[in-house]
Amino acid sequence: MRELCLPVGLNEHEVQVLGDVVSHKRRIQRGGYLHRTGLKFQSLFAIRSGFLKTCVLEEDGRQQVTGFHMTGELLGLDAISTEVHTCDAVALEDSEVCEIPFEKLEEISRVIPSLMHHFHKIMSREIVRDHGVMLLLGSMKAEERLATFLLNLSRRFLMRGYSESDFYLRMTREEIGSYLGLKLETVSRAFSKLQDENIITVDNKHIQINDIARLRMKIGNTSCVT
Amino acid sequence: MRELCLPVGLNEHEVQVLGDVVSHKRRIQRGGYLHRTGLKFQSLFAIRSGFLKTCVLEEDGRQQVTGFHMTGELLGLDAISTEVHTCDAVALEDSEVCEIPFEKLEEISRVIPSLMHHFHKIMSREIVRDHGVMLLLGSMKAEERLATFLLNLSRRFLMRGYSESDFYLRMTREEIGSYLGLKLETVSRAFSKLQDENIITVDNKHIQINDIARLRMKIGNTSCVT
DNA sequence: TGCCTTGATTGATCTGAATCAAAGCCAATA
DNA sequence: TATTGGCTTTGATTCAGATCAATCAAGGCA
Repeated sequence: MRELCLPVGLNEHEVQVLGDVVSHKRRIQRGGYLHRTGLKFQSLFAIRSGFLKTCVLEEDGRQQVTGFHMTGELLGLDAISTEVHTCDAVALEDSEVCEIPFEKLEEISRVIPSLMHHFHKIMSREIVRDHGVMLLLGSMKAEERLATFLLNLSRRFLMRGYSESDFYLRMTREEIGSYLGLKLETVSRAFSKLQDENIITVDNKHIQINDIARLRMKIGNTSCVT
Repeated sequence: MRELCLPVGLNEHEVQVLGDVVSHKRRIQRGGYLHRTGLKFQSLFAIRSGFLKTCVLEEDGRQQVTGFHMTGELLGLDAISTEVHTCDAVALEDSEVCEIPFEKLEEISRVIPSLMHHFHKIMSREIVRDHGVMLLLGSMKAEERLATFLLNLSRRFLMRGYSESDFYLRMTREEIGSYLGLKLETVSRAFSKLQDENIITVDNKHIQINDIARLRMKIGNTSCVT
C-alpha cells in the first residue's frame, strides 16, 4: 500500500480506509489492454509495477501516443468527464495495477481532506504535463524533442531509484515517434545524431546518457551554431 | 450566479453556499493579465464574460498558446499542483471573472458531493481537451489544424447562443499559429486556401463558415486527392 | 538449419511549412 | 490629410522532416 501514489501525509487510520478501497489488483501482460476507448469508466488505476502507454485514435485510424506511464502513476483521469474512457491503455511490459473505484474515492476524500487535495494535485499535474507536451509538439525541432523525452525518462527513472543514465526503453521507435509527433525514421536519425556527438550511446533499446549536461543544452538552443 | 460554470444540479441552499465563496469579481482590460507564470496560486477563475488566452513560456523566450477561453470556462487548474501558476492568462478583450478561492472550494465540496464531482469532471475535461490538442499538433497538417480550430470555436459559440457560422476572432494570426504549432504566414495561407475553396469567407478577423460539412471533411481526409 | 517476421538503421528524394521579403490595409494619432 | 504601427496577405526560396526504399540484426518457429 505505502508505495502507492495517493497516500501522502495520511495517518495509520486513513491509510487503512484507503487500503480497503484499492484492494483489487489486476495484472496485465505485455501487449494487453488495461482499458480501451469507449469502455465505461468505473475506476482509476494506480500502477504498482510495469510500464504502459496511453493513446488516442482518430476516426481515420491514425493514432497518437499521449503518454508513457510507470510505477506510481495514475491512469484513467481523462475518463471522469464523460464516464467513458477516451483513450486506450496498453501494457508495454507485464504490469500490475490497483483498481480504485472512483465513486469510493470521492466518498472517502470527503472525510479525508488531505486525500482530496492530493488527488486534485495529481489531476493538475497531469494538465501541466500535457501543456509541456503541447509546447514540445508545437515549437521544438526533432532533436530537441528527443532530448526532452530522454531527459524526462531519465528523471523519472532516477525518482524511482533506477539509474538516470543507463536504462532500457520499453517502447518502439514508432511509439516514441507518435508521442513526439515524428516519424520513426526521424526518431532513429535523431538517436544516431546524438550518438555521433557522443552525448548518448544507443544499442537498440538500451540507452546510456554519457553527457547529461550537453543533452540538456540540446533543448532550446537552436540558435547556437553547431 | 446561475450562469456560472460550476453549479449543476445544486439546490437553492447549495447555490447560496457556493455564491458566498465566489462573490469576488474582477475586471481585466484587453491586454491585461489575469495571472502570470510564477505567481502564487490562491484562486481559480471562472470567466463571466470576455475572452482570454493562456500561454506557457520557454526559458529561451519562445511561447506557446495553450488555450483560448470563453464565458463559463474555468482557469487556473494547472496551478493546483505546484501552488504556483505555470502559465500566463491574458485577456484578448475586456473580460470579467469570478475569483474562487481554492481552499474554500475544497471545503464546501466536502459538504456538497455533487459539486466535488462536477469539479472533477471539469478537470478531467481539460485533460481530454489537451489530448485532443496533442493529437492535432502531433499528426495533422496545417489545413486540418485550422479546420479543427474553426470547428471547435464554432461549436463553442453555438453552445453559448451565438452564431456557429459567423463570428469574430479575438486573437491574431500569430496567436492562432502558436496554438496550432504553425507560423502566422502558414495560418494566413490556410485561411486563404479555405476561402478559395468557398468553404469559408475571411475578412480579417471576421469569419463566416459557408459550408460546415466540407469544413468537417477537411479533417482526416489527407488521402483524398483534391 | 533455413525461413519469416519485427524493429531499427541508413540513404535518396520529395514536400509542406518555415523563413525571408515586400506590400497592403486599417485604425489611431498628429 | 498625412503618418505611424500593428496586423495580414502574398510571393520566392530554403530546409527539416516525411516518404520511399533497401538493408540488417534478432528472435521465433517449422
